[in-house]
Parts: sequence; C-alpha cells; structure tokens
Amino acid sequence: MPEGHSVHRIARQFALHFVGKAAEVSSPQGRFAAGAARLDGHRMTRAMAVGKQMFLEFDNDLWLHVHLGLYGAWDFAGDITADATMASANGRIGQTNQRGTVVGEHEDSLASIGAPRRTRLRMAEQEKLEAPIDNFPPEPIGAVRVRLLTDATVADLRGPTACAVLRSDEVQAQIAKLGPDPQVDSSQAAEDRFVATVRKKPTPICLLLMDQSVVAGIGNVYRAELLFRARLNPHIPGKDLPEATVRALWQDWAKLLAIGVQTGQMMTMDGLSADAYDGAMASRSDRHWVYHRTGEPCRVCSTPIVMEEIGGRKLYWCPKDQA
DNA sequence: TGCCCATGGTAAT
DNA sequence: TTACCCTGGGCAG
Repeated sequence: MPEGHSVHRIARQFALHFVGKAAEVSSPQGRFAAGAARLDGHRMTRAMAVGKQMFLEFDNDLWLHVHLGLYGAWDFAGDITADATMASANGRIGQTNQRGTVVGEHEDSLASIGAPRRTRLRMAEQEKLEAPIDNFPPEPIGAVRVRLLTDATVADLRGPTACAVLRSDEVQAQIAKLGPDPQVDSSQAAEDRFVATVRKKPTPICLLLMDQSVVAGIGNVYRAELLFRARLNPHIPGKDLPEATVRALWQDWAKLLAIGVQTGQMMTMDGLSADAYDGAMASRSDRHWVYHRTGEPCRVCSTPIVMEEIGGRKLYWCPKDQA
C-alpha cells in the first residue's frame, strides 16, 4: 500500500491537473453516488496530503477525503504528468511498462496537439504507466468508487478504505488526529512535537513509528528501514530513547520521504550510486536493508534478518546491528 | 486457476 | 487479538 510519499505524489497530480477546474464527479460503481452528487460540477480549489490521507477541496466548501488503505489506487488518464518532476528523470517508471508507452519528453510534445493526452497512469504503492487510451474519457475499468473528470483529465478511484465528503471543520478534525508530516510542516516545532511525543511513551519505538497520531505517513517498509538505518532495537520504549536519537529519526524520515516524493520510489539505501541502485532494483528483495528479507544475510554483518509479528504487522530487523 | 499475501485502518470481540 | 474491507500480483499446482 502507498506510504506517505505516494499520497503526496497523488495530491500533486491533482494540484497540477484538477485544481482550478470544474470537475464532473460521479460514482460509476454506485457506492458513492450520494457523495459524488454533492461535489459534481464544482471547481476544485485545493489538493493536499497529510500522511496517508488526501483532501481535495471544492468551491462549495466541501472536501473529498480519501484514504487508499491496503488496496486503493488512483488511475489517471489524459492530461497527466509522469515526467522528471513527478517521476524519476531517467524513465524508471517507463521501464516497468512492456507495451511501448510514451514517456517523458515525447509525452510533453503531444500536449501541443490540444486534445487530452493519451497517457494512462496508475498510482498506488507503485506507479505504473499503462497502455495509452484510445478515446477520452475512457470507460471505467472495474469497480470505480469515484470518477473525477475535467475537460482533459480523468481520475478513477478504486478500492479505498475511506472515501467521504467532509466539511472543512471535519477535515480539521481529521488532520488534528494526525501527528506531524515533514512534507506538510518542516518546522522545528514539528520535529519538537514528534520528539516530545515519542519520549513520553512506554510503547516500543517500532509501534510508535507506525502510529499515525505520533508521526504521519510512515508505513511498514519505511518503519523497518528507518530503524535499521538508525541501528536501533525496535523494542526500546520511546521514553528510554535519547533525545538526539529521536531527533535523528525524524530527520531521517524527512529525508527519505522527500526522496520518495521526488522519485516515486521508496529509496532507503541511499549511498548507492544511481547505477548500483538500478541494479539493486532489479529484484524486490534487493531494494531494502531489512524489509522483506527474512533469513537473508544482513547487508552489513551477514546475520540472518529476523521477522516478528507485532501489533498485527510484520517487523523485519537485524538482531546484531540493532541489538 | 485458485490460493495466499500485501507498503492500512477500523470495528467488533 | 481477530475479522473485515476489497484489489492485484506472485506463485503453486
């Protein structure tokens, strides 16, 4: 599922191509018909992400709140951005497509035609360019909870955990429940808030990092990788951690998140050259320090990586380096 | 083809 | 703790 970085990228897609335009809002699947009707025809005025939650504001002071959960995804088609600013400049995303999709500069040159571009992009835990559309707008595929349509771009939402129309006070209440997100607030105060919260709690740090009210946007992959990068034992209670350690965790999260938002990839092994990273990307099990590497040798000390279930989720760590 | 699993989160037990 | 939501990819058969 998308961790925080993907949701920020999706919000950016809306900011680029929907904000300022009137949207036809519908629920092809039917389950969100009443909600869609409240937004239909209104102009989108803002798109924002906080942690894994996304909020789209409309000119009638209502918001669409979406949380993708485990399976959710947005499928964009038409005028969208899948280039150097949204994705990696060297076309890694394009490489995942085996069907000759147009990417990058070629795509931009098509924009001058005036008609919506034919590009189709799936944004979920990974981003994947699909086969170009033949006509615009394309038929909805599968159970589409919400379709947002402008003159040039369509966005289809499938399989979300949360999809609701909220008033702005309700949006505020949702956001108030969330911990700080370094992409939203990079201030010292945000860091201080995280540090203070963590250092007050007897809860193991591995659970605190997954608690969206402590820090927003971290999921199971980033959690495991952050703890390894800090060489931190996952079971240490938050209140037993030195202040400097907790500050370093926040700063590393801010760094990894920024890289993720920029590249669309969960790059947790920075320090590798771009070429070496591409090589490592060839196999999913080679992408991370510890995530999903049960039994495989630690990249630093060769000790087998262990997996344990805690809080209903799988935690991966090196028992020697994170002793 | 069908089963299992997954980068979440909530509600019921 | 467990069930459930609800989708898609990987892989065993």
